[in-house]
Amino acid sequence: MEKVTIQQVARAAGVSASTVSNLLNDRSERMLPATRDRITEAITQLGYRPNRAARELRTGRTRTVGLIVPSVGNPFWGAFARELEHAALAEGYNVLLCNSERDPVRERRYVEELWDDGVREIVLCTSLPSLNHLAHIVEQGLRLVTFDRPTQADDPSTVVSISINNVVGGHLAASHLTSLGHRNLTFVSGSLRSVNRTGRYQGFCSAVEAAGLAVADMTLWAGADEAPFGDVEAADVGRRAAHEIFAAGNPPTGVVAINDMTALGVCRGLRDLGLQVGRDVSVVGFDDIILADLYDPPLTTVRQPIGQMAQLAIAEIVSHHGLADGEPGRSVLLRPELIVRGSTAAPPVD
Amino acid sequence: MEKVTIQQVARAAGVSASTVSNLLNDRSERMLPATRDRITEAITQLGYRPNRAARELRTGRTRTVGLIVPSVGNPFWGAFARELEHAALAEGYNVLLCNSERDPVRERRYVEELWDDGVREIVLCTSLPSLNHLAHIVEQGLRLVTFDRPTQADDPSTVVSISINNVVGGHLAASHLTSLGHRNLTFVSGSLRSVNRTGRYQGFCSAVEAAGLAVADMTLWAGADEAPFGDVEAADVGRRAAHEIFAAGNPPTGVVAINDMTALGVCRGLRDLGLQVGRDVSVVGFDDIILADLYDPPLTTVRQPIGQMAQLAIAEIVSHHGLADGEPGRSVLLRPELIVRGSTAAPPVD
DNA sequence: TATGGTCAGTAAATCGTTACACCAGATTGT
DNA sequence: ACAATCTGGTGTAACGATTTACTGACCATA
Repeated sequence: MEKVTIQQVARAAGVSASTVSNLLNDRSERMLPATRDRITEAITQLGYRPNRAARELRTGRTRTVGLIVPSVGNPFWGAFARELEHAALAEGYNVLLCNSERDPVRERRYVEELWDDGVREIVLCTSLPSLNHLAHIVEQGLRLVTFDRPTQADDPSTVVSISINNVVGGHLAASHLTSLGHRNLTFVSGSLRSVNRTGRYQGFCSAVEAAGLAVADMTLWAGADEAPFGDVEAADVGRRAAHEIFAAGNPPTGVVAINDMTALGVCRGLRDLGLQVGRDVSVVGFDDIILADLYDPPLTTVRQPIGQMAQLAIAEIVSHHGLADGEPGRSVLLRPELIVRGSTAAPPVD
Repeated sequence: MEKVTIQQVARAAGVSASTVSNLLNDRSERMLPATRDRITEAITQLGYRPNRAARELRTGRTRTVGLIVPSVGNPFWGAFARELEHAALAEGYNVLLCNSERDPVRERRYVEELWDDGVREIVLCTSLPSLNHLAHIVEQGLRLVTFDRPTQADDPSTVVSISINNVVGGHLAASHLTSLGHRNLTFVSGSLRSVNRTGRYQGFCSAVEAAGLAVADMTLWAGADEAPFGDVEAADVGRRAAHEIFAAGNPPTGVVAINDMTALGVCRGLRDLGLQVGRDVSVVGFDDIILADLYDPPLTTVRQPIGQMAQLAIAEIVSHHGLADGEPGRSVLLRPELIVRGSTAAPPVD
């Protein structure tokens, strides 16, 4: 019972290894039904399972898609990883998960390592403005699907992107606040050197202007632009932001955060200061992680349909599996949805 | 630049493939420094990277450890996955992540698939009382490290377990409440058919008795024991529990939840009912996920040192890599720590 | 009766690495 | 001076699958 090879199956079924291989690769029309039965019988009898390493060495192909996220410690990425695995499994693919910790060097290392391991399709969750550090591999035929990062002008042409429309999302968040009567808003994020952040901020600004307010009067709290912060620390960013913003003069009545973790951090920071979210200050998040609904007060947020996005990503991969590269990549932009909950309300009258 | 093999490197360096292979496998003492330099030069020059499939086919070994968690959608498992990857990477291992969704069939399928892929070491996060469904593979030499599930009497003898002492944890949680003056407690979990749950409940009971109270007077809310619930739904379990418990007569003043997600659900449920956590009712969680500290009020909880546990798990794997099986497995039980925050207080006087 | 075409299946050549056995020349021990 | 040992390598056979090119046997057609 140690290890059973295709040869042993062949011997047991009284055929050659080639015939067993043919059966295994959907070429079963090329043999008598009786033979086919004998082989399948032998396979189950011996408990044979093809050796992936050998198969991959020979064919050069894998049924594995790589997934690179900033950090599964962040519930948003954890939830997305789960959805992607679900979608991939349905198509017979496996998912290999990697945490880049938002470090371009690690990101590149992972991509190269995956490539060397025979992985030819990767779902990359990055927010880097440029994909230059990966271009040399994409050119060799890697199918890259970026998630939460719309395609940029100078990306390799075969790159596919699945993302929500961040500008619309940012607009939804901010216009929700202005329509409630808020006139003094702040946008909180970490560094702005990422494409989805700039998109969301842009939407924020357009909503501010649409409400007849001056963007210049709003605050942009974009961190100290210091060390590239990890994802779990997103909450700390929000908390620190709240402390600084509300200690200063002329504090806002509404806050739009770059994502839910940061938003929760902001809420926590406000609570530290004795302010009540959903009454003294309104807070809008982004993503709609499970905890948004669980929080007290439940968080108003802009939802990303991760289940649907995961399916789209896998569909894109499946449809191109084994094809030569060269086809220009699509860019799918989904419309985000505003979920209104208890963390937002009309501003207090004073 | 398509694909560069060890042969090409050998030719470029003017040596045989064997010599290059020797260098690659830490047998570099067996050659002149000059030769070594020529080879390394050729490697970087050509951008050579060993083909994993070939290497694995030849050696039968992988530098990959499988990680099977209930669901990375749950922040606790996401955080643990991140820690494990960190620890594994430091030892030159990769982590292949799988979500079992608490389904024994999926669990088994994953283990078999990993085994077939050459993975010889797996960190399994399960709460099933029995490992029978995996015994046939463990016997073949799979190194299994269970996490958050202390070894059971009838487990295969080579299984190693890394876990906290759940009995102590349950005791810490309950005795914290009794020492605050609570006399009417409820233990909330999903189904109790899992080893860590029974352990925690046992600790809960011992603390109740130590406080001079009768276990019979306490409530055990263990779900409808219905469909095996997923992990994300842990929060829903808590919420539903709160609704039922506090709608009934003689509601408790203190709740111990099986984990933080459930605890957060309980808090949410209490809020639905207009009750204030940390004043009207005290709630203790388990795990200390990031969100515990972020919540309003911050959650009192029993911390699992996942970073340390991840390191121990990897250390266990590294020390046995490539060894023949047979050595009986250890069982490491760490002491959990109570983290007191705002969700617990003395019971209200009425 | 040649000729050609299916049918059902096989032999052998890979894929890129590693490991075992071996070897020539230099050095050492006695 | 002779064998023994060491140094710095090399040759070759696997590892387990896939795939291309082939081979008999059988049948139909002209």
